Amino acid sequence: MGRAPCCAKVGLHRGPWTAKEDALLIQYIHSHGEGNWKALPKEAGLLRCGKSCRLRWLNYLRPDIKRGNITPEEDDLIIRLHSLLGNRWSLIAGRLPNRTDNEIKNYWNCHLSKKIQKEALPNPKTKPIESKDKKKKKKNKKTKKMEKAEETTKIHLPKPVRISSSFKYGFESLIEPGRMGGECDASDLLWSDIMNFNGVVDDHDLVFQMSSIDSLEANMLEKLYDEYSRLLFSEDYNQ
DNA sequence: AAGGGGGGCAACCGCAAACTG
DNA sequence: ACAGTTTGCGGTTGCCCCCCT
Repeated sequence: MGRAPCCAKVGLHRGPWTAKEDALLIQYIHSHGEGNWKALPKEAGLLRCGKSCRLRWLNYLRPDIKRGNITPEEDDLIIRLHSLLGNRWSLIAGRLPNRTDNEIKNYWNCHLSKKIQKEALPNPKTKPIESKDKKKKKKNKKTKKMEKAEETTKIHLPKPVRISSSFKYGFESLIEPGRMGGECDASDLLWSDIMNFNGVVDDHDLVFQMSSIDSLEANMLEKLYDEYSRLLFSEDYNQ
């Protein structure tokens, strides 16, 4: 026996969303706001589970989402952030305004991981994910020798950790309250504070991993983020 | 023209953190 | 403090479409 499903699936719609379902979800969220995903489907008249509604809203229906056309600057930033953070898609997405973690994850798996492999950059933190379907398709082409070579080079990642919403929406949450407000702008704190933070953490904690990054790389990334922000919000870029 | 293979991406799954009573 | 519930996340699946042979 497996674990019980997150919601009663009997009678619930699955698969692609219809325009009507989208309209119902948008209408409900416009009048009631986000949240309470568990109760939302029932109240909105949707035959979907709450998780499905949340995902649809966050990854597709939200009005401020930027979709497709990932710029070379974003591309570069994703690669650099990934080399530093690994598969923390929500964290990476948090540094790319209006992009969703799902889009970045898909973009990485489809484009960037291959690009990186092609360029033979050292130390990619993960190998690209392949579906069973695709694995099946490709398996026939592989020789046993190749499979053995892959096995020996398998990379094991530390288990991803959950980042709380306060952390996700601003690293300033890690900083003592006195530093916020009048004398110090939150935007000044971002990368430098992340890199200097030394919280009480365990082996698998993201912050621990961040604090272990050497200062050279930290400075590089801080500069990178700074440059990217300037570029993104400059008039030229927005034209 | 047909069909097999691969790319792209929306959506689902299961785990675990965060929240609540 | 603890158990149950909700939410957020990364991994994975599978469908659709296009391209190549």
